[in-house]
Amino acid sequence: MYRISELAKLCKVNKETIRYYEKRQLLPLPTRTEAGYRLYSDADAKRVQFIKRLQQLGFSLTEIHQLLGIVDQDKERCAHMYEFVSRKVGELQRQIEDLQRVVHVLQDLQKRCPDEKALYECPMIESLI
Amino acid sequence: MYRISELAKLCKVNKETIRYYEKRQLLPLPTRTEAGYRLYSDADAKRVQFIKRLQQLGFSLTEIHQLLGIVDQDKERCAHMYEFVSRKVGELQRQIEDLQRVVHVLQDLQKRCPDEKALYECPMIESLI
DNA sequence: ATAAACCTTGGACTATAGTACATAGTCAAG
DNA sequence: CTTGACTATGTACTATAGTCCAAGGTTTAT
Repeated sequence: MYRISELAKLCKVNKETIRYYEKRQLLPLPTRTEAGYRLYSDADAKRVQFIKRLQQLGFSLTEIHQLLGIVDQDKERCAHMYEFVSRKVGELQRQIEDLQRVVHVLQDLQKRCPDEKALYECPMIESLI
Repeated sequence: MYRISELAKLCKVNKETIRYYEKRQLLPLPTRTEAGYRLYSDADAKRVQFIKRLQQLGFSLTEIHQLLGIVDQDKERCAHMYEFVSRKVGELQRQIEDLQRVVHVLQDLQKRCPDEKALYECPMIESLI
């Protein structure tokens, strides 16, 4: 079992972040020592890492809470899962297409960079709006 | 020429947002009437739309300011453009790959949704961390 | 000429996701 | 038995990107 600072170090987050996740119900209420110190397990460490990874991937904490319904085998959250996942997949596919277009525009821009004049003539606005 | 509310309506943003963009130097200082009312042109409208589009695509206002250096033919901002664009292209390519992986994981999840047991067994954590 | 609808500024407030701080209690080492 | 390192709680503060409001000036229509 870990105390809050150990867990924080293990997961490379701030210990306040751990408490914040607890308040946001992303982490279950931890067991406590007699003095009231929080105690965490490897499962908690894995969970925090999962949360951080999902965040990197662009999920909000609210969305992560929804997805954790699966890990927690929570009927309530799982009931709306299909709907949630379908919506998110659609969003992501649109986002991927957008980002691919941006990459092309930026690569064009990058080629023009050595020459100031070419750069000023970059049709960036037209190609993005 | 448009007054602030007209520009806001045209661009589907709040008029406070226009003033906020001015403060952030995303919009040039507008000409004013004798009474001090801001006056905008079609070029300003296009610029606001460009900003909103870049935002949708995941650029921060700071990044948008950098990119607008091209539109403004600003030597200062253009001098660091190649570096900026290269970094951003790299980031976006990594992000696209990540998002593609997330789509696959979510599509697997989506297939499992009709069956509660299958859902609970979804190896989401393992496939994302 | 006066009300409605507009504009100005500055400052306060919102959400998200933390981060910091003050105050107080706990615990191990010297 | 006290100092240092830890923990607890609650509140305030940070950044980003706005959004709203109050107090006052301007323009437009009746």
